[in-house]
Amino acid sequence: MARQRADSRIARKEVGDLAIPQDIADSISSFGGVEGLIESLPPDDSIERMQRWYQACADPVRLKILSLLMVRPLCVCVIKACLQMADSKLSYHLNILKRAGMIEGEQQGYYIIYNLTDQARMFLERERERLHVS
Amino acid sequence: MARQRADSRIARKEVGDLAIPQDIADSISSFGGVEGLIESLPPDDSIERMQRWYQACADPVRLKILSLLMVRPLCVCVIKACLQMADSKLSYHLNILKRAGMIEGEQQGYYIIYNLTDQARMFLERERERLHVS
DNA sequence: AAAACATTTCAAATATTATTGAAATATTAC
DNA sequence: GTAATATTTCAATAATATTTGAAATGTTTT
Repeated sequence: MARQRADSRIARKEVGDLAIPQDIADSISSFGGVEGLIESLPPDDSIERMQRWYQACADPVRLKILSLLMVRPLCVCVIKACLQMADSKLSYHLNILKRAGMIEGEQQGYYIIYNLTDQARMFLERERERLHVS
Repeated sequence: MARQRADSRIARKEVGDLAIPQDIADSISSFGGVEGLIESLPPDDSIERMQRWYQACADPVRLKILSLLMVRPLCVCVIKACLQMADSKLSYHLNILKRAGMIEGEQQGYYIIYNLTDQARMFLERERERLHVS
C-alpha cells in the first residue's frame, strides 16, 4: 500500500528570472533575496583561512600528530617513533600544520619541539567535547 | 650584542633505542612512554570520520554552501543562483557534504531542499563563536 | 674542523580531488 | 504520453595533495 505522498504541487514564485518555492522566496526576501544571501557570505580571506585550517585537519597523519600534541609538546623523533613513518613524510605534514597556524616548533639543542598553538588547542578541546557529547 | 642563547646542552635519555630530551622522556613515561602515546591515539574509524568531516569543510564552495544553509534550508536552484556555477559542479559538492553527514536533502515537488544536519549546525555555530572570539 | 645526529628541502612519481559538458533520472505540467 | 523543469550521474580532463628517497641544513659533540 503505497503511502499517500504529500501534495506534490508546490507553490512557486518568480524571483528575478528564477522560479523558486514560495516559502523559500518569502523567507529570503526578508534578508534581501538572493542578493542578500550573497552578501551574507564570509569574505574571501576568511574563507581561505578556514579552508586551510580544515584542510590541515583532513588527514589521518595530521589528526594523529594533533592528538599526540594534545598530550604534551613533543620532539619530531618521538612523533616519528609513535607514527612510524619516514622523516620527510612527517616533516611534510608538520609543515602543513605549521602553515595553517595549528602548531609551532622551537629548536632545543639537537631537537625541534613542536607544540599546539593556543588556537589549535582551543579548537581541539571543543571538538573533543562536541564529539563526546553527540 | 647577540642575546645569550639558553644553554644549548640538552639533557638526553634513552627510551628503548631512542635518545630523546630528558624532560620529554620523564613526562611521557608517566603515561606509558611511546607505547602509551600510541594507545592514546583515537581508533581508526574515529580518525576516518573526522577526516571526512574536515575534508568536507576544506573547500571554498562547500564552506559557502554551509554558510548559506546556516541562514535557512534552500533548494539547489537558489544555492546555484548565489554561487553561480554549473549544476553538476554544485551537485558534486552537495554530495560530498551529504556523505560527510553535514547536510540532508528532501525532495519537494520539482525541488530538492537541502538543510544542515543537527551535528553540522552545532559544529558551525561553535566555530562561528570561536572565530569571533579569537 | 670533522663526525654524528635531528630535521628539512627538493624533485620526481603516485594518488586523490575538482571541474567540465553531455547524458540520464525524476518530478510536474500540459 | 510528451514537454518542461530540477537535479544527478558519468566519463574525461585538469588541478592538488601526498609519498618517496636523496641531498641539504643546522646543531652538537669530539
